[in-house]
Amino acid sequence: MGLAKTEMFTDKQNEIALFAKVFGHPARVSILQHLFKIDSCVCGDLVNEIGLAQPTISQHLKELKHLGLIKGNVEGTSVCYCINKENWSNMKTVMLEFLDQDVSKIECC
Amino acid sequence: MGLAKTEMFTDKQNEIALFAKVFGHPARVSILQHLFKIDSCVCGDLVNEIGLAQPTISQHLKELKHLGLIKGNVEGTSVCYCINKENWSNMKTVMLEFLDQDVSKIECC
DNA sequence: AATATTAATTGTAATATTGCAATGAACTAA
DNA sequence: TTAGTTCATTGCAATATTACAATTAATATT
Repeated sequence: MGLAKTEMFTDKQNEIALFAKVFGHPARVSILQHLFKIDSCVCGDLVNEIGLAQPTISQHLKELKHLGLIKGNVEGTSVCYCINKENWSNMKTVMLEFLDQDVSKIECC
Repeated sequence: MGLAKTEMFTDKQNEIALFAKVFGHPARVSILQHLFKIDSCVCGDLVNEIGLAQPTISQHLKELKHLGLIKGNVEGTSVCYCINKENWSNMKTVMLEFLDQDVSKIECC
């Protein structure tokens, strides 16, 4: 298949999985870390910084933008990307709720 | 391709991506949530709870176990699964460091 | 021993992901 | 207008993922 049966899961579970999936590639992790460090930067900078081909970076940026985690502003011939603060915070809330489940009570078999 | 060029990224970036990737499917999110709620349970319980076929659940469990996030104890003919507390905490530390990047300073373009 | 139960493994089909060359679109500069 | 710059899109090949039927392995029960 290669196709997740999303209809069997809650909206929240699917949302968590979608966010996690986009973080599931080191290039996208790297892009996001760079945007946090540099505040905002142009697509070409990321191509130089990361070393993947331009279409590849462009595709990863598209996925991040599609989930709303970054914004892209056209500035002449270049496009300036940056973190979407509000959506990042919302994503963080969702992911923390999942990651922060209480481990202390667990009594394993 | 379909193959991430992991050699271009730091160990930390690859580690974050690997953890995120395993959370990138709602079935695995669901399995983990259930284990947190129920404390520990047998593979067959997860098959009933989630509704995917047994080999499919078994495969997802294998991935979670491979990353060390769960443990499986054989008990007769059944296998009892539970969260690996220590490894879960370590994973949480890694993921929080990534998710908790400071949004307040960002001045977008 | 023979049968039943439970879960892992194997094999396979369908779909998704990754990466890049080639191209196209939009703007800039000469 | 022409040429250059920057990024998105398209098309394709290689690999990965998801799901399950069929089977196997291991233990339990009769």
